[in-house]
Amino acid sequence: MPKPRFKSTDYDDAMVNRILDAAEQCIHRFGIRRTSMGEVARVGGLSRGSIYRHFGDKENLVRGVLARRQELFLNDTEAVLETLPTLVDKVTHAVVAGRRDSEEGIFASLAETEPETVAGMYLDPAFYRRSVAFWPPHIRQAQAAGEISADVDVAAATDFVMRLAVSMTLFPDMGLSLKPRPRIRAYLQQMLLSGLG
Amino acid sequence: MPKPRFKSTDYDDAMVNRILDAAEQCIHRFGIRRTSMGEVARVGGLSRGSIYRHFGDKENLVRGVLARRQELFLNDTEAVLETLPTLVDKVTHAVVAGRRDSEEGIFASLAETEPETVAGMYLDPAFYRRSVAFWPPHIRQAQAAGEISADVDVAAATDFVMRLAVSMTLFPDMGLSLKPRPRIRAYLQQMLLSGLG
DNA sequence: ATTTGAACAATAATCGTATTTTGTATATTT
DNA sequence: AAATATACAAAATACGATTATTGTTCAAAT
Repeated sequence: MPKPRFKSTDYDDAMVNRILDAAEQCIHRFGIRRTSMGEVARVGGLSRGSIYRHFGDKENLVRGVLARRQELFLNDTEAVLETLPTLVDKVTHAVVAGRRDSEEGIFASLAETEPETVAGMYLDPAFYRRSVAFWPPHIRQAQAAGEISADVDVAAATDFVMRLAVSMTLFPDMGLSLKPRPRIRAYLQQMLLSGLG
Repeated sequence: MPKPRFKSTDYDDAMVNRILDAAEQCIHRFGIRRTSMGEVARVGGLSRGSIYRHFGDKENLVRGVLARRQELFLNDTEAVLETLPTLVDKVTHAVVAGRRDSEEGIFASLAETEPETVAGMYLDPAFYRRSVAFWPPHIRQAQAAGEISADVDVAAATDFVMRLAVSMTLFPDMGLSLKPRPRIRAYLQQMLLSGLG
């Protein structure tokens, strides 16, 4: 059981969690626009004042909800990655898990009520920063294991892995249809390790 | 002087062009939402009826304007690609040209007035279909020249090139900052030809 | 100490209603 | 034959009055 490695808000604070839970519940059901601070307070059984005390404003609260989801995703993913032997397997899992998350989680329900918001998030570089920080250890491990060349710069390799993962998550079909897991894996095996050479 | 290879509307028809010119001018200045068919007619010095005759409805007219821009981009790009020796040079150019186009053309001005619309386009797989059809000949040429392996499936290679190009256009920085042309080229040289192996 | 509840001005969402725009039809002009 | 001009119902949009929400403040409660 690996401990969380990616945190920004104080998830040990009970009040913070009650607020985030209530907010997420509201956003999940009504979307961001139609979620009011008063409603969050009512659902969470707490006062509006507390929310403002902990999160400052609505924008920040929403950020908090999404950040927590993302961190949860990253921690879950990280836990699985540690059980996988190769970089190819790891990226494959990241793509499959990323798609699942975007198809059924809070992002999916948000995409129905406020697609512009979700589209904006997916195109915002900031959305991927956390995930970028995630890969370097795995790159180094793959280099140590001889799976990939030790000559390639870790930052460059990270960038490349991120581009493939993000691209395959956002666009399951870019000419080739990369839906079933085995196909994703085979594709990554080729492109990640040898490119077109 | 290579002739256009990607056309859908009849660009030889003078009326069609007048309509598209007027519509593009309006969209460029006011955005899609605030462009009315009446305004397009006035700017183009023609009747509303003609527009409906040729394009059916507003949605289709907008599609026509964007499609023409995209085809122009593809034809211009194709013309340059034919002068470039290697696949790496070609993809490098596609990325640089793609960024320029998205930063200063109609897309840039649209992004200011209606960012949601532009975001939606960038995330719509249909937006990339035309460009996908664009690469296979270049892939085969690179294979014939021995630049890339003849063993890799053309469709798979196309998909890979598209993913890299789209990703690098949408996200100039994914951990690594890939802004100056030489950096883009060096990165592509590595990833496109050898991956991380 | 933190949470609550209530008051408050400033901002934003909502809701009818007036106005514009769309999309279609048709008679007239070029 | 295609473009225009006009007319029209249906749909979308803009406007202004009303209501709800936001973000701050502060005294009272836990």
